[in-house]
Amino acid sequence: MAARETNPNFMNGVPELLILRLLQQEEMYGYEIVQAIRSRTGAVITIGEGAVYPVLHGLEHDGALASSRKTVNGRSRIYYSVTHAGSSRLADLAEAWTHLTAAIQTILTGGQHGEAIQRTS
Amino acid sequence: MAARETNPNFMNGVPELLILRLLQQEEMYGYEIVQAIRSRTGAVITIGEGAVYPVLHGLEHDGALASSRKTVNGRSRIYYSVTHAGSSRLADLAEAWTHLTAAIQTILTGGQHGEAIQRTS
DNA sequence: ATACTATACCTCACAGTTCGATGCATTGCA
DNA sequence: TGCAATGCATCGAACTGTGAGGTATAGTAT
Repeated sequence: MAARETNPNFMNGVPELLILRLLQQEEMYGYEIVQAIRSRTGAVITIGEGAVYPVLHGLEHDGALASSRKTVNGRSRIYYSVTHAGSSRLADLAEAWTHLTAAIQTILTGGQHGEAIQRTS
Repeated sequence: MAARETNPNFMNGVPELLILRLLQQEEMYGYEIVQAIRSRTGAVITIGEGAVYPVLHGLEHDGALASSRKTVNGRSRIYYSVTHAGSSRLADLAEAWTHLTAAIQTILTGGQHGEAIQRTS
């Protein structure tokens, strides 16, 4: 936890951020989340199951998510939903993400000259 | 290099991106870069020397940076500047970064409902 | 029936990164 | 002479995601 003292290691929590946000919009299960992230980002971002499940478990352990096992068509699925604590966590992560991207943007745009970055190819 | 096949591990190249951009604007030396990143981002981002020097060396090795040793006030400094190849690399990284943040933004804003994320605290 | 694919859960070893500490050398100041 | 700041550089510890692998059920094609 504690997200390191200095930087949140930059993207430390991106998977967590995306997962929380997705679940806040709609209750989902692990396998579904993996596909949702891939399809909604046009495959730009792909978070594998090996990364999703551990996050899900950790988040539930921290009380940010609540799970309920449901059987659909004989398939057992574990649906996760965001708790009150989870919403706070999402808000914190979203805010951190905003600060981070803003900071990077500041350097990318060169502060005030506003030079555009051109492709040389 | 090759930037992995799937995701560029998300931020894989943020330090590289920032350093290249900084050097493209102005010739700098390692120690100066560390402080520049910290100050220009309002301490939101801090990339330690342990991360900066390896990037500098790797980039130079790849021909993206050129170095020149200069002595100022008896202090020996190694100034780095971006080469043509380095500019291409910067453009690529900047583009990847743009795609990545756009993708994340898509999920954060919930696609089309445009729900805002509110702090619950 | 049997095979194969998709669904659905989960875990682990490996690779790649960054952090923080540390070491060395020189300059300026008290 | 002692101490702080500057400046370069490297190393080990810790963290994270990838990719592969494992289990099991349902549906579809052969």
